[in-house]
Amino acid sequence: MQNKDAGGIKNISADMPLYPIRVAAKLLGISIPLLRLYEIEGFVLPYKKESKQRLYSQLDIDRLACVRKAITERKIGIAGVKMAFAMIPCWKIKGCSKADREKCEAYTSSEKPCWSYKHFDNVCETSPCSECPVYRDFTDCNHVKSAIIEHTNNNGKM
Amino acid sequence: MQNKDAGGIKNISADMPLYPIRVAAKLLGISIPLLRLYEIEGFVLPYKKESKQRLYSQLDIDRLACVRKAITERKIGIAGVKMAFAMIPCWKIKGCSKADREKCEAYTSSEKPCWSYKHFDNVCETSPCSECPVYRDFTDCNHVKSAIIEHTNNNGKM
DNA sequence: TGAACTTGATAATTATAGCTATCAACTTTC
DNA sequence: GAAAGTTGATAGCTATAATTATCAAGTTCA
Repeated sequence: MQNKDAGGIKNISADMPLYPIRVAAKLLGISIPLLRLYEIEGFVLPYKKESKQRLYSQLDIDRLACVRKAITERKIGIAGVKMAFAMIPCWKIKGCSKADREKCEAYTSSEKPCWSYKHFDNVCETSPCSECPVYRDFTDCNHVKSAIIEHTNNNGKM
Repeated sequence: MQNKDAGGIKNISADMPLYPIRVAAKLLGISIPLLRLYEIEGFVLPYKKESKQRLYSQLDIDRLACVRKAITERKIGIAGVKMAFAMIPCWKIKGCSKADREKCEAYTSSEKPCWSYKHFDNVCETSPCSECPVYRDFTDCNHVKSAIIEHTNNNGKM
C-alpha cells in the first residue's frame, strides 16, 4: 500500500509518468492539441522520454482537471489561470534571498507561473521546476489564496 | 494647487464625484450599460446622489481604465479581474483579528473583491467600503502582486 | 412643464478566446 | 518494416464572454 522509492514492481505513486498523450487527453476529455497548448501555457510539466514523448502522471491529470474547471466553470480564462499561478508566493516557499529575488523574472511578474521561466543565477537554477515544491504543491490553481493567507499571517510559520 | 479638505471653491481632488454616467462612459470609451455592469461586478463603487444617480470621480475613471486594460489587453476576463482583486491581502491591510476573519466571507473567497461583500460583525462593518484603504489603494488591478509581496516579506513593514 | 437625463432589465449583437481538425515529418514499437 | 503513435505548426470552427441596443418608468432641473 505504501509508495516507497526503492523499487519493487508495485512502485506506483501519483507522480509516476504513466499516460501517453492520447490517453491523457481522453482522461481529460479534451483534444491532444489542447493538451499541448496547456503545456505551452505552463499549466503542466509532463515527464518527457529521451524521444521527447510525453508521459503524464496522475498528478498531472489532476492538475489539469483543476485548470479545466477554472476555465470552463469559473470562467477564468487561460490568462486568468496563469495569473493565479503567478500569485503564488514562491519566494517565500523557496526562501529566496534578496539577491535571488532581484535576479528572478518571476518575482514581480503576474503574467505566468514562476516555473514557466528559465532561471539563471538564483536558487531555482539548480534543480528543475518539475521537482520544485512551488510547482508540486500547487496541483490546484483554485487554492492559491490559501497560500497567500498562509504566508502573510505569520511569516508562513503559523 | 493643494487639495485640502477644508472647503474653498477650488477644492478639487481626484476622488471628488464629478462625472455623471454618460460622461464617464464617454471618457472610458464604453457604453453606459457596460459601465453599469462593471459596477455590478464590483470594479467600482461610484458615489450616488440621494436620487440614486451615479457620479464618478477621476479615481473611478482611472480604476476602470485599468480594469479595461486588463480585460482588453491582458486578456484576463471579468472573472479574472474579480479574482485578482480577491487576492489582495485585505486582512493584513485592515489588521483583521482572528474573529474578524472567521466572520468574513471575503477572507477565503477568491471569487470577488472583498468590497463586494456585505460585512456583518467584523471590523469592516463600521465604515463603507468606498472609504476603505483596501478599495482606495487598489486603483490598479495589475498591482495586486506588489501588495502580496509587500505583505509577505516583512509582515507588511518596510 | 417638458426635454433630457436617469434608472433597472432584457434581448440582440459582436468579437474572440477556446478548442478541434488536419498536415507532413519523424519515432516508436512489436 | 510497417502500423500506430508522436511531434510541432497552421488553419478553421464554435461556443460564449463581452459589449451594445432597446425598453418602460421614473428623475432632474432649466
